[in-house]
Amino acid sequence: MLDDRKQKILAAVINEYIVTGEPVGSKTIAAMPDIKVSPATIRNDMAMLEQLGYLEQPHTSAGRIPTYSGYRLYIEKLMPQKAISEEEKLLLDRAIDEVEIPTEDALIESASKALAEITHCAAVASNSAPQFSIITKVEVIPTGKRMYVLLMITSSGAIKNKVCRLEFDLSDEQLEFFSKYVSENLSGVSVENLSDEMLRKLTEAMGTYMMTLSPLIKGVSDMAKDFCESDVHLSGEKNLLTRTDVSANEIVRFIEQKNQLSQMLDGSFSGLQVMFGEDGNFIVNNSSVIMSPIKKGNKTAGSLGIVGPLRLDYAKVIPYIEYLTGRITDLISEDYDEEENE
Amino acid sequence: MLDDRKQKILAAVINEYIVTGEPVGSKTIAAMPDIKVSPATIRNDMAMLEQLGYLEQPHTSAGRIPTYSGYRLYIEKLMPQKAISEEEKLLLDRAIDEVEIPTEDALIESASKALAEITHCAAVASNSAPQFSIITKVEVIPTGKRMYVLLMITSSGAIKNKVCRLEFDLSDEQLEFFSKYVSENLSGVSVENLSDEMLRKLTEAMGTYMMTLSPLIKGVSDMAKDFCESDVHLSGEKNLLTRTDVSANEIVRFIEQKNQLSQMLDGSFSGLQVMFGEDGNFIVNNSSVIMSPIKKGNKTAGSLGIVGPLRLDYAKVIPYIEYLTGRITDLISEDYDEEENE
DNA sequence: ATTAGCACTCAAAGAGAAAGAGTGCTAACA
DNA sequence: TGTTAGCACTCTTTCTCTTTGAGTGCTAAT
Repeated sequence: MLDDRKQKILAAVINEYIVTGEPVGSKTIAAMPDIKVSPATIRNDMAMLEQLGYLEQPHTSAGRIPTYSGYRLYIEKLMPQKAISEEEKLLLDRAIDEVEIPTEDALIESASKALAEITHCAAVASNSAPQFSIITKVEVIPTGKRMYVLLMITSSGAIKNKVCRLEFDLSDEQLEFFSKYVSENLSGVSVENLSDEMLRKLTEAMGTYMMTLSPLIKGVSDMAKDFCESDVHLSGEKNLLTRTDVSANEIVRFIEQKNQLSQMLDGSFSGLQVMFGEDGNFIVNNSSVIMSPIKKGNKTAGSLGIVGPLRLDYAKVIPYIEYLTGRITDLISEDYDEEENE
Repeated sequence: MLDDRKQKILAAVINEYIVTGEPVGSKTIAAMPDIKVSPATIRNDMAMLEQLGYLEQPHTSAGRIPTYSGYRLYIEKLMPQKAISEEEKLLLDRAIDEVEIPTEDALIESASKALAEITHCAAVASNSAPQFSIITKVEVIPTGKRMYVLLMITSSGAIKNKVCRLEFDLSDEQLEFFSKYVSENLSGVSVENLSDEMLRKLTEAMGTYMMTLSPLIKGVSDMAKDFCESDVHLSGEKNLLTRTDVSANEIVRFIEQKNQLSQMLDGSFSGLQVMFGEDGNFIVNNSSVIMSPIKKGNKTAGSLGIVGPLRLDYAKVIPYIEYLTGRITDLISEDYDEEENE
């Protein structure tokens, strides 16, 4: 459909536009060393590319800029292969390797910081896998008059705590009863499966202690719910603010709605995905979101990516993301296999 | 020094400027109902006020805007008394009363959110009082192969946890030894006083377990240090971004350096304080920071305030801050007295 | 001491005019 | 038939020049 030369011209226009941010004219393209035709020819081709919807003109006497379809084609087929340089690789590797205790969360977080830094964009990290979070421990620790701290730890190494205030102080036996009962009944349960049903049973089982202990049970339930909320985490937002082509208000709106991203990601997506901020979705106008999944076994355990301007150096940035998600996937899959084999 | 009429005129100029953001001319002032003199007279007075450094002109043919000294005088003497309306009071009270477990941190946080909302500014909350944080509990909880969670709870109800990975699994007796030893020796110690000295003694006391347990001791030390870092917490930053008179870049710079605020606050300040973003300090240009201390007994336990534009409705906002810090001070002082009397 | 009157200043807004980049079309060329 | 040179045309950007209007400071009268 698009002959070789037209593809080359389209790629050249987008490459140039990504660098300069200015509409690209036929002369500029003709001046490139590997383009052997005259500006007039390029003008003809550009007119064609515009008709096909890959380019557009801001106004009659300006050069061309890419449309969304233009970017899409560019990303899928046309963009140059850019390898990650040694220094960059070092930087990314360090982010992964310096994590002291390589839990899933810690890895994703560290990687996302590095990603924000190296790309000068905002990085998105999301944990969308409560199905892997199995309760391994629930503890109650008295800390003062009628005050108790609940502690919940999951198989993926995540920890939450919650302060509860009860109506009465608990006796040692009440405390022990609760501890034992909760440990026995909740260990091994996925935080996702901690249904209201189970909690009701639990409450009933408390028997005469029920009234006294119910705030604790509510606390447990709250923590489990908290774990289930796949949290989207942004870092390097400031990088977005320094761009003149995206408005600060839009960014704030986006940050506030960032959790919507997890919905867009929850639908099982199996590879790297690029979304644009078109009217109609909630992504910042004039910007793009690139996300790539992190796998654990054969399920999606989270995702990592960036939010950047539309005119982003995709050819450079996409390899970073693929590299990082790849390494994290490998690391946590090892752990996973290990666990499976125990 | 400033006669009555000049004070009235200065106040009128600042009031007007706060509302409109435009330089204020003599005509505008003369049109006000309680000003009985002609524009020419006002012009004379304004020239005088300019000479005294309270007002300035952006350019010859413009009206006057307040200088920093102008604002200062306004805040200290001239601004009108604005009472908090019933609705506003309700809103602020709710923020305080809805806190389920009224720890210091929780109260300050909730109050700061309400403050950001009601003032449409960013709210600053800071906890600058490690001297009140006494370790009440340290727990070690095994969570997996060589993995342990440390838990530290302080008297002010704050909790931190830290994951540690050891070289070897601990035997039950090792675990118990550590737990007991740490509990006995650290309970009652202020996080501030947990010196390297004490930690060294602690390490030595571990005897043959030393090597194995030292990561745990390091963990304890880290958590205590963490508690000591008085953390400055911002909320409602987005409110700053919507103002056209402060630059996004400046705001980002400020947010990154927000911890410097705690230094400015640590110097015992005893009442509400207003700081301006002049060149030379790190506060955002064209903006002001208002902070008021929260007391516990007779020491400063934290502070609460806002970051807003220079042309801020001080008369409205300052009472909010005083009201909130007052209420929180009362609440935590009650607890404090209670504790003392036990 | 206050005020009316007036000349003066200066930013902001508007109106052309000129420059320049880029296009589309036509006609010539290989 | 695909490519190219040439040219008229379009439209933004930039600059200069002018006008407008708000506001001042000073002087002289009240």
